[in-house]
Amino acid sequence: MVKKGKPECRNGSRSGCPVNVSLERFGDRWSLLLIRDMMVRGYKTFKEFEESGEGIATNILANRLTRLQAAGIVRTEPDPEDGRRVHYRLTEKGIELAPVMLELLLWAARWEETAAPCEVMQYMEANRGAVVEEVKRRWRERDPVPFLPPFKD
Amino acid sequence: MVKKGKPECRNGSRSGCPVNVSLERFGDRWSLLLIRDMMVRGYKTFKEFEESGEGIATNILANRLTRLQAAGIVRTEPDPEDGRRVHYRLTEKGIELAPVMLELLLWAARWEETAAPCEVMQYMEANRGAVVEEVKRRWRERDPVPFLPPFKD
DNA sequence: TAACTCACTTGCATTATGCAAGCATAGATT
DNA sequence: AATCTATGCTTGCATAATGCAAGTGAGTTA
Repeated sequence: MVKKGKPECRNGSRSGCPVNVSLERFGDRWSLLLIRDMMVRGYKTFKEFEESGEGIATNILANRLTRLQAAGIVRTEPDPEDGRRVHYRLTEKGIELAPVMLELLLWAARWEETAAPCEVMQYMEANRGAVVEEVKRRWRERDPVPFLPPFKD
Repeated sequence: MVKKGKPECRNGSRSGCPVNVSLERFGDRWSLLLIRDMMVRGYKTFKEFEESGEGIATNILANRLTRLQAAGIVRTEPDPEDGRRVHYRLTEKGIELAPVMLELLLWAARWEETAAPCEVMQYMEANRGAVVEEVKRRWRERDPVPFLPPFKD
């Protein structure tokens, strides 16, 4: 018995710190980009994620979608109009990542060189609550209009 | 010429989307844990990060500290009392990640099983602005009292 | 029915990470 | 002064994750 036993609640995780738990769910280079695609761009299909701009490999994409489903952040529904297609959609747990996404967006827009237009960022910074609510509303009502288009760069 | 040329502003990055840029800075399993250690626990030294609880390997730790410095999120200062020690400290750019950290914390505390005490989380959820300001104040004034201790689990 | 689209899977090369050990310098102990 | 210890790393090597290209099978369209 050299190692200290880990408590049962950990379930294989490194620690019970909530920040750590968050990172174990989506602390990689791709998961949050997929969540962004679903949350603000209205992307739904494998194809759309694949062509999203950052160039994710298809094996990684499939892997991340599976993991996000397993974590209850994403779920699938069949496309009623095309049997080949699957729609990936955020769950409530997933859409509740909107504040995280917004803060990531605002931080980078302020401290890094990005393609985000200044005036849009200023509005978002000054109206955090309203922005989050609008994102959630579109998700709830399945509003097909994306909240933000991809910033062209 | 098969591939579309990438614009110069990208500088080797996958896209200019601010969410993507954020993830390129700290979108891995360790960077945000180090930022957490500095931000809310008051950790400063290599040793403290190493023993922080999640078990980071020393080569990865050294690598991440270097990357965070290169990104302007962390900087070093010598320990005046012990020449072997280096103090790692958040820059202003780094401390401005407090809202991101808070939202990560709140999300996991709400949607995952964590070691975070309910009443603390409820307070933080209801007082986001004040919490962020207090974290920043401690950083500004170099208040040595940690904002949060590691949650025991 | 032939071609095509979509959502994957597979194989293989490259890169990142994990683990143990080592090393240099500063400080403490004798 | 010599030795021992603490700290902040680096190195070597095994394993895991990722990137890339190609392939597969079911569903759709011509």
